[in-house]
Amino acid sequence: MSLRHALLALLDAGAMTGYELAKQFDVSVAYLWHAPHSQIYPELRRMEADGLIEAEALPRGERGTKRAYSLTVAGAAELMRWVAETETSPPVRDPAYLKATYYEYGSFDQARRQFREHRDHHRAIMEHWQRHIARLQRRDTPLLQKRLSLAPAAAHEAIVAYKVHAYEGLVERARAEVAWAERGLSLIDRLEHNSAVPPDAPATLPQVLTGGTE
Amino acid sequence: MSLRHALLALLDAGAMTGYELAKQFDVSVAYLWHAPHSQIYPELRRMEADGLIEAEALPRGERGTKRAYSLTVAGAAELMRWVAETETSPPVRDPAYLKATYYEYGSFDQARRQFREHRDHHRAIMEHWQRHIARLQRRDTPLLQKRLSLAPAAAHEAIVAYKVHAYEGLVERARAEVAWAERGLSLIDRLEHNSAVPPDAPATLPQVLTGGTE
DNA sequence: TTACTCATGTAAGTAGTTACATGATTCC
DNA sequence: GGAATCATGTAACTACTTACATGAGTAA
Repeated sequence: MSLRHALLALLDAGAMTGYELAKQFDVSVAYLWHAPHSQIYPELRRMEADGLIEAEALPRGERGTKRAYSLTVAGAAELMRWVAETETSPPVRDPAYLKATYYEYGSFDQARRQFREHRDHHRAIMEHWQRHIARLQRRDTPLLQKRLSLAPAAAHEAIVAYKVHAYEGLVERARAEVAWAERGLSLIDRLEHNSAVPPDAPATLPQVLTGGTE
Repeated sequence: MSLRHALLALLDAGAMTGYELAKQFDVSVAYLWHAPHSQIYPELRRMEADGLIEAEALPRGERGTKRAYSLTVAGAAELMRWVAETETSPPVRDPAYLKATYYEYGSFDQARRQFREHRDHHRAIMEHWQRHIARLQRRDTPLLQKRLSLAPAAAHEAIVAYKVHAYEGLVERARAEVAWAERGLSLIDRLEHNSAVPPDAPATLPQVLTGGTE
């Protein structure tokens, strides 16, 4: 249930509406924890019901109201409890690697296309994270500044360092994915070179299709 | 919906019962795609309803029956369609990295404990994968042997190479996780050295807890 | 006879996805 | 007047988790 804790952490930087929280998920937390607004609004209601946050109704325009949420003491305690608790790794479930295990049912060209997309995707998010790290080190994201302004000066180094360390880990991970995809592309070149199979034909077919029945 | 495709791929190696499929998830596919039997049985029923697999009722003991599933032509086609289709990366959702971003709400000791567990976990699964790679290279897992016996000799190299490549990628990934955790441990040593905060006290508290209101 | 493995499920709940829906405000 | 953005939801669905449940066969 990390969505809940991501929201608690965001709210410690200051009261926010559901909309603003959803925005933060798109900019700062994005690529680290994804959540659409359709998941955020009901979760905020549940958290309010559980006493972890409280809402203040603010006017918007002439008629409308918006609800700004802030942490309660119970919410702050829950945040600290979560941070202290050791995280058990979720079970592995990786669609790209699973599929890569069965590329023999596809052609060289198809496998190549997938490795290229994998490489490009991870390159792109790696650059995103690197830019984020640079901003964190310059301490110039709005959220980080708010957080630092509320924390004792003695804690500033740790606050920044933990975030930089996490994003650096993600960059390393993305780098590993890019390298994996590139090794995959070389592998295909090698296999293709040793093979009489044309580049657009599968290496093998599922058993039921080889009987020549129909 | 990769569970479905993992099952299709397993069934191409030969007809299996739900129980045997669940076992395969625990040995060969495990640590690559996790699925409990409570998810497998109903999925098999749905796949049968969709015409991707068909069941043969076999006697077991005096009274009971078991159902051995095998691929239909439609199932084989679906397997090939899935392999050809490019996989879009699932949105990032990593509880360990998310939490690592907020370690300032915990003590040095707590952060250290988490990095140690992270390192130990990934070391363990790395060794598991490495053993699996060795078995694949020796071509001595039952599933691989069955698969090779059904495929043309020209495809054998690719079948083994794709699997080895996928598991090698997972090993590299685990290695990156271990390195990340170890850098995390050094970071904590460094922060602790520069800090007056005792090792069992949080670096900072959520805002609502600092007012002195209790 | 006890324990283990084989074998197959259900049921209740949580988390996340995708799509639909509505209306206000602000800027051009 | 129209488009973008602010703002807040619901509804239906799929995927996955955790726990409960049952019974048969087999080897010590």
